[in-house]
Amino acid sequence: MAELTLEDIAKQVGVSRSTVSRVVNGSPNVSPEVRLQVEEAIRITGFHPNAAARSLASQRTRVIGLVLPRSVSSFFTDPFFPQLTQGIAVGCNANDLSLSLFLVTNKEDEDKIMPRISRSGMLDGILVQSGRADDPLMERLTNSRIPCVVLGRPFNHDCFNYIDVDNVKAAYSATKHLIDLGYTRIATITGSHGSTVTLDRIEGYVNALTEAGFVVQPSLISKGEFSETSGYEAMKSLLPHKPDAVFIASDLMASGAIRALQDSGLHVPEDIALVGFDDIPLAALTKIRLTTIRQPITQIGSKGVELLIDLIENGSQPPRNFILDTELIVRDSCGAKLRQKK
Amino acid sequence: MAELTLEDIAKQVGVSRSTVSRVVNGSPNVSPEVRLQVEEAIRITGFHPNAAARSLASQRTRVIGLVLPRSVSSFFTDPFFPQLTQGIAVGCNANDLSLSLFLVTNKEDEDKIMPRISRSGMLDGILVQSGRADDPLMERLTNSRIPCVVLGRPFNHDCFNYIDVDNVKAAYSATKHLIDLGYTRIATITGSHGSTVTLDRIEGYVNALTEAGFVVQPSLISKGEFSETSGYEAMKSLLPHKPDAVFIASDLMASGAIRALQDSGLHVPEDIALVGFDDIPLAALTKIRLTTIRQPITQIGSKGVELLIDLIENGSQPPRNFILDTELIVRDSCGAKLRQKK
DNA sequence: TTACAGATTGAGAGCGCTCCCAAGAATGTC
DNA sequence: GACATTCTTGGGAGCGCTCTCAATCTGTAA
Repeated sequence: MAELTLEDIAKQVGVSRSTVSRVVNGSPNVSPEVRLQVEEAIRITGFHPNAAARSLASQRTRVIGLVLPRSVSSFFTDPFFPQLTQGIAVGCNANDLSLSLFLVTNKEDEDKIMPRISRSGMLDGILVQSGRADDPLMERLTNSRIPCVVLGRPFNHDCFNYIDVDNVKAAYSATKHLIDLGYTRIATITGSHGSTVTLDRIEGYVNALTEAGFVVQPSLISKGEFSETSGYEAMKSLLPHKPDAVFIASDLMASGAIRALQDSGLHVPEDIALVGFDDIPLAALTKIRLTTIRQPITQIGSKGVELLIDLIENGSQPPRNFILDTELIVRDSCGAKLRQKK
Repeated sequence: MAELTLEDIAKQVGVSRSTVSRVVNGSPNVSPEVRLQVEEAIRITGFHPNAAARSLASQRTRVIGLVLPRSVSSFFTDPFFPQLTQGIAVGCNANDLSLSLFLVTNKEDEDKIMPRISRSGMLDGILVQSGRADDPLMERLTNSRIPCVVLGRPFNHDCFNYIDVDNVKAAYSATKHLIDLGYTRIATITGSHGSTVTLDRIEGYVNALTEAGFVVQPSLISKGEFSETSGYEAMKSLLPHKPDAVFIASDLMASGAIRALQDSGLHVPEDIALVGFDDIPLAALTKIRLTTIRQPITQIGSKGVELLIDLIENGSQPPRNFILDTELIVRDSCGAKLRQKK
């Protein structure tokens, strides 16, 4: 069968195309009887308006894009992204939006995908995961006039609408927690170089140490890149400097760090205490349950969708941002329980 | 500035809309000089054809959907799905397709999403992750005429185009491996009830045992549901029956099982040997490196895209399927190395 | 010179919808 | 009863593209 059109339904009921369109779009200006008849016809035939025609006429597609830049390489290793995606999907479903996924894996992808994203009226708006500060994608995206919400604080943050958590504060409270427990050689394993997330978390770490009167030692700052393996390596490189506690910028890296410590015959938290970041499901399941900073990952996604919808409907001046709360989840890896007993 | 149209470019170069359209679509019937001029104008203006108008006129959207049914609840816990998604995304990028993601989280979602998927001409085709056998979504999808490729063998497999691995053979080889190593009380932890994946893997397990002359003991078959926690529980419930080896239907469940064994003071592989399934990155990183069946996850995705494109272009009769190869990756958890030494 | 094939181009008719405008029906007001 | 007001409805003009068909323009052979 050929696809049904508004016109077909109209003919069937004996009204005009316009009236059927009104019913479909929930316009109030239709008499109750006619509305009922039309609705019945739509139900029986299973008619559904053609999306392309709708978009063309209304200049709205009801599709938003989620862009994960090249610099976000850990989409399929770090549970953070699937969870974020899930949050976004839920937000889309709730608002009758479709979600287009743009996973940029290399330069060619970027060149191919960009025009599809920015022009061409195929998307009403986009959500971008903020990656590295110097990611050229961000600039290309700003240049295109499409409404855009950044997930995570972008570098030039006053030009963008974004959703983020207060990474400085979160990292501060993680580090402060370790200080309060009496550790004195507190190291950190950072996220990948050049992202605001990483910068902010380092800042929070430094703030807490400074405030407590500690000297920040570069040898106790080890660079990871959000992967399990990088956590392993970073921990290994930290060991010669004898830290007694480590704040680690992601739970995935923390699990790598734990592995490194096990390989070296060290115990958590007796020999070295750890605090992670994210509170991924794994964090509560490792043998040594991870003390960590819980991010409202799903909420970041749904809040992002919400803001984007508002932008699409009401314009985006001036740029807005929402900073969501984090929470310190105390489990075993920080040694809090151990120390209490003493 | 208002969005540019074909007509604008045409006017600028002094040709007709049709000619510009020909250039944009790479039609051969354009004189080289004109083509060059038009291309130049397009380049300078940054013109990009409107997707909605294109879809409307051509009845093609160059968008495919990825549907993850409600019964696939582990999208954001099991790395399998992100990796699959990645494979699909790469396939899409390579073929200039956009990917729409439909994460069905509950019944209302399904009702809202279905019409958007099946009619409305917003998708050229869909990829569906096969979930439970009785998933009503599958039927609804078949009824809609949209080209469709199932990832994983669907229940009524002769009605569908699908991509799968030979789960029976893979599970057979995993179990056989344990048998060959001399284990005699080989248990299994299955995937979630009612999926073909689970059924097939059980079948392979049973086949191997039967072939070796073992009696299949129901008490040695424990039901999981692909989550870490379910692996933990399943392993715990298996312990009273004293298995000496376990074939586990996913690596994620295997990591739960390892945790259960650690909690019980048992050692892998000395006390109990394990073989997992999937070969997720984690498998090589656990303290006891996991012997497992490697699935070509990314390839399943890209092959799915390939088949779907073919279906869209050339119709889908008769249904086709591709069965990809798996590979047994021998690491430490099966005790092979231990046994060699003896 | 005429004819004809082949290449190149343009015009026109949609694709199925939205949205504006005006016509007509129904209701209210004095 | 005449007029204004509101509600309901239909028609038409696009949205920006594709695709068919016919027109024009070459070049070549008769």
